[in-house]
Amino acid sequence: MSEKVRVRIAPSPSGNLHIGTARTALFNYLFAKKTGGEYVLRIEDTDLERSNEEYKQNIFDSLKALGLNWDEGPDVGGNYGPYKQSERFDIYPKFAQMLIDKGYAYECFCSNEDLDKEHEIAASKKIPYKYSRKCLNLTKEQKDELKAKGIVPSIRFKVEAKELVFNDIVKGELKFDTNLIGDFAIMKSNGTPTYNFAVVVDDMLMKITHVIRGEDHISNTPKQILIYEALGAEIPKFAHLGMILAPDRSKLSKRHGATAVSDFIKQGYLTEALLNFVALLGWSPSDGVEIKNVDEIAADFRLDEISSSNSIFEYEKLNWMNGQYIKKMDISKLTDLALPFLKDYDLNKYSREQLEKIIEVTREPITLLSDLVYDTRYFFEKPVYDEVCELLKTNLSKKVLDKFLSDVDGYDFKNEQDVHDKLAEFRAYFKEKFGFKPKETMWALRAALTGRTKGADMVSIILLLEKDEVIERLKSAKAI
RNA sequence: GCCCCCAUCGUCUAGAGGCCUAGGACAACACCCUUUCACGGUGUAGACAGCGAUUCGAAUUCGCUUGGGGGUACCA
Repeated sequence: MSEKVRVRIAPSPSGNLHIGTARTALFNYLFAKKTGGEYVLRIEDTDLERSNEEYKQNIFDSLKALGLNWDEGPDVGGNYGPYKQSERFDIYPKFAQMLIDKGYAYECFCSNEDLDKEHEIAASKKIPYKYSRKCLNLTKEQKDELKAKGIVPSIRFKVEAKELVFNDIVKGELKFDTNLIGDFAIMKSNGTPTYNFAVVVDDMLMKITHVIRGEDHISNTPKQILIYEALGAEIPKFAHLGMILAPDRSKLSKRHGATAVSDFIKQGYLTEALLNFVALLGWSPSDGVEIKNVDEIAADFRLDEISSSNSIFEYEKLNWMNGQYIKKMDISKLTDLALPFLKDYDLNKYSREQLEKIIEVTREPITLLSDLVYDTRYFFEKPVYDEVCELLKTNLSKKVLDKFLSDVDGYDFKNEQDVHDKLAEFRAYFKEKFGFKPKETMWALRAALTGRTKGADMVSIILLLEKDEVIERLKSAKAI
């Protein structure tokens, strides 16, 4: 048990990186970090039909964006490659043949139609389906005859009846009656391995010590253990994680909105927040502090403390957390992330420094980077007065705008403190003379300058807009 | 149908027989702060699925029921 921990994340490139897969990757990563182990990425593309290059790239990009970088994998290499199953197709038949030679597996010549029929019969009799073993005792002559006819066999694992028990790190002791499992295929007739076989061969060859994955794989585990035993390989430790469910408690799928990490990023979620949030689904910090970066989580992480139940993916807390990260993030880094969302605006109107300032003063109330599109609009475009029309028509507003217009020459637009103080005097003046509440005075000004009743603080807006623009907007507002 | 997993506030969770009149976070509500919205602060409301058993004592152990999830492929 002193051997080095080796874990893997093994996605199938038949879709973009799912948020659930990202969580599984995270837990593998955290466990590797915590134990000083190695974390490998293996692409499971044995199903050529469903796999494609675009999805593979999305998986790479998403994992990298999350910062879950792998020690070994298809692109970085390693001592146990190749790390794409489609490049390992010459490996599996050898082990399958070995299993046949040792009597653990046999060739099966049944056609899909034969198999479908067996399923139908079982269904009509209402008994659980199990392969009939029709091909188990074929003689050499019979097999040769079938092969001469051009029928290429698949290879099935011969399942012996016994009670199989293993200890799952998160679920505890799990028991199975292998008598309920039929002889399952390990090699398809097209020469490629089935999932259960490829996983075991690869995990064995790649010296994986801990298999951390979703609990949808629990029922595969006894089959895989049987293969390990037949291969004479050491059986890794297993840890099965609860699933992430949608709010309606069904499997999280496209109809619930975003499911891929790349979708969340497009919506304006920060990868740090995503990772932090997803870590809290099943794991909880020992000190109760929930906002933590990956390194802090890794230091505190324990696989055997993971909750064994499913959890529901609700947006409220993710949104809150995303907002927290946005508020705390380094402003330059945040600006880099925010600018792509604002690409439809004329960003050249402002210097980089001013752009950072715009982000800085509008970041406070937002939960998503995409919220910035609306919240910063008045910095880039003339205000639209539809919403504040009534407000601007009031007597109060007229007075406020008139006075500000006549005062504005006295404002020092290069001096934040000066604008701040003058604005305070401005409010005081209206309060004393007309009894306007400070916030009413500011509403009028805000409405005129931005077309809104809420937004960034007025000092920053005035400074950023600069004198000419302020005067122009005041005049158009007065004309309403 | 059969096999397996799971079950604490609406949600994420703390809790490993007495520390629990069940703690925290998000969301909700109220108040405070304030140049708006917010942020922040302070409070309020809110849960051990049900039934049995073990025990002096159970959210914590066991059984059953119910509910939810997963699997049942030459898909991964």
